[in-house]
Amino acid sequence: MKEASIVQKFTQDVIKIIKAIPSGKVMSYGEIAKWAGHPRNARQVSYILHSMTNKHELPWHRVINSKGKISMTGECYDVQKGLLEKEGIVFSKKR
DNA sequence: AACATGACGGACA
DNA sequence: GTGTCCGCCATGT
Repeated sequence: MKEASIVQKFTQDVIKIIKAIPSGKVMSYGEIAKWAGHPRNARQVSYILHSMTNKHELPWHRVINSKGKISMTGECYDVQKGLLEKEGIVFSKKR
Protein backbone atom coordinates (compact mmCIF):
# COMPACT_ATOMS: atom_id res chain seq x y z
CA MET A 1 0.00 0.00 0.00
CA LYS A 2 2.99 2.11 -0.42
CA GLU A 3 4.31 3.28 -3.73
CA ALA A 4 7.65 3.23 -1.98
CA SER A 5 7.57 -0.53 -2.37
CA ILE A 6 7.85 -0.08 -6.08
CA VAL A 7 10.82 2.22 -5.68
CA GLN A 8 12.45 -0.24 -3.31
CA LYS A 9 11.91 -2.87 -5.96
CA PHE A 10 14.90 -1.33 -7.65
CA THR A 11 16.80 -1.22 -4.37
CA GLN A 12 16.04 -4.82 -3.48
CA ASP A 13 17.01 -5.90 -6.96
CA VAL A 14 20.33 -4.11 -6.76
CA ILE A 15 21.05 -5.60 -3.34
CA LYS A 16 20.28 -9.09 -4.59
CA ILE A 17 22.59 -8.64 -7.55
CA ILE A 18 25.45 -7.33 -5.46
CA LYS A 19 25.09 -10.16 -2.98
CA ALA A 20 25.26 -12.52 -5.94
CA ILE A 21 28.65 -11.25 -7.01
CA PRO A 22 31.20 -14.09 -6.79
CA SER A 23 34.49 -13.65 -4.94
CA GLY A 24 37.31 -12.32 -7.00
CA LYS A 25 34.88 -10.47 -9.27
CA VAL A 26 33.70 -6.91 -9.46
CA MET A 27 30.75 -5.13 -11.03
CA SER A 28 30.34 -1.56 -12.17
CA TYR A 29 27.42 0.58 -11.07
CA GLY A 30 26.24 0.84 -14.63
CA GLU A 31 26.16 -2.94 -15.03
CA ILE A 32 24.18 -3.41 -11.85
CA ALA A 33 21.80 -0.64 -12.78
CA LYS A 34 21.27 -2.19 -16.18
CA TRP A 35 20.58 -5.61 -14.69
CA ALA A 36 18.13 -3.98 -12.30
CA GLY A 37 16.26 -2.61 -15.28
CA HIS A 38 17.54 0.96 -15.06
CA PRO A 39 20.63 1.33 -17.26
CA ARG A 40 20.76 5.06 -16.50
CA ASN A 41 20.54 4.78 -12.74
CA ALA A 42 24.20 4.05 -12.07
CA ARG A 43 24.28 7.06 -9.75
CA GLN A 44 21.32 5.80 -7.80
CA VAL A 45 23.07 2.48 -7.28
CA SER A 46 25.84 4.31 -5.48
CA TYR A 47 23.21 6.13 -3.46
CA ILE A 48 21.63 2.83 -2.44
CA LEU A 49 24.96 1.45 -1.30
CA HIS A 50 25.37 4.48 0.92
CA SER A 51 22.01 3.71 2.48
CA MET A 52 22.36 -0.06 2.78
CA THR A 53 26.00 -0.67 3.66
CA ASN A 54 25.38 -0.41 7.39
CA LYS A 55 22.08 -2.33 7.26
CA HIS A 56 22.93 -5.15 4.87
CA GLU A 57 26.12 -7.10 4.48
CA LEU A 58 26.67 -5.98 0.95
CA PRO A 59 30.09 -6.60 -0.59
CA TRP A 60 30.00 -2.97 -1.73
CA HIS A 61 33.77 -3.14 -1.98
CA ARG A 62 33.21 -5.30 -5.08
CA VAL A 63 31.25 -2.51 -6.69
CA ILE A 64 33.34 -0.08 -8.69
CA ASN A 65 32.95 2.29 -11.60
CA SER A 66 33.23 1.49 -15.30
CA LYS A 67 36.86 2.59 -15.26
CA GLY A 68 37.59 -0.46 -13.13
CA LYS A 69 38.60 1.61 -10.13
CA ILE A 70 37.17 2.84 -6.89
CA SER A 71 35.73 6.33 -6.90
CA MET A 72 34.77 6.97 -3.36
CA THR A 73 35.39 10.16 -1.53
CA GLY A 74 37.38 9.59 1.61
CA GLU A 75 39.47 7.06 3.47
CA CYS A 76 37.14 4.21 2.53
CA TYR A 77 39.16 4.00 -0.67
CA ASP A 78 42.05 2.44 1.22
CA VAL A 79 39.68 0.00 2.95
CA GLN A 80 38.25 -1.10 -0.37
CA LYS A 81 41.65 -1.55 -1.93
CA GLY A 82 42.66 -3.83 0.95
CA LEU A 83 39.44 -5.86 0.74
CA LEU A 84 39.73 -6.24 -3.01
CA GLU A 85 43.30 -7.47 -2.76
CA LYS A 86 42.21 -9.92 -0.09
CA GLU A 87 39.57 -11.22 -2.50
CA GLY A 88 42.29 -11.68 -5.05
CA ILE A 89 41.25 -8.68 -7.11
CA VAL A 90 43.80 -6.30 -8.51
CA PHE A 91 43.25 -3.20 -10.56
CA SER A 92 45.34 -0.50 -12.16
CA LYS A 93 47.74 0.97 -9.66
CA LYS A 94 47.69 4.28 -11.42
CA ARG A 95 45.42 7.09 -10.21
C1' DA B 1 7.67 22.76 -7.16
C1' DA B 2 12.59 24.10 -7.82
C1' DC B 3 17.49 23.93 -6.93
C1' DA B 4 21.64 21.61 -5.56
C1' DT B 5 24.17 17.29 -4.90
C1' DG B 6 26.37 12.80 -6.04
C1' DA B 7 30.67 5.91 -4.21
C1' DC B 8 28.62 7.26 -12.45
C1' DG B 9 28.91 6.67 -17.66
C1' DG B 10 29.89 7.99 -22.02
C1' DA B 11 31.73 11.18 -25.46
C1' DC B 12 35.23 14.29 -26.84
C1' DA B 13 40.00 16.75 -26.89
C1' DG C 1 45.59 6.32 -21.98
C1' DT C 2 44.46 10.67 -19.37
C1' DG C 3 41.81 14.72 -18.46
C1' DT C 4 37.52 17.49 -18.99
C1' DC C 5 32.50 18.28 -20.04
C1' DC C 6 27.80 16.92 -20.40
C1' DG C 7 23.93 14.05 -19.42
C1' DC C 8 20.84 10.74 -16.40
C1' DC C 9 18.01 10.52 -12.33
C1' DA C 10 16.81 9.67 -7.34
C1' DT C 11 17.46 11.97 -2.81
C1' DG C 12 17.82 15.96 0.27
C1' DT C 13 16.99 20.80 1.44
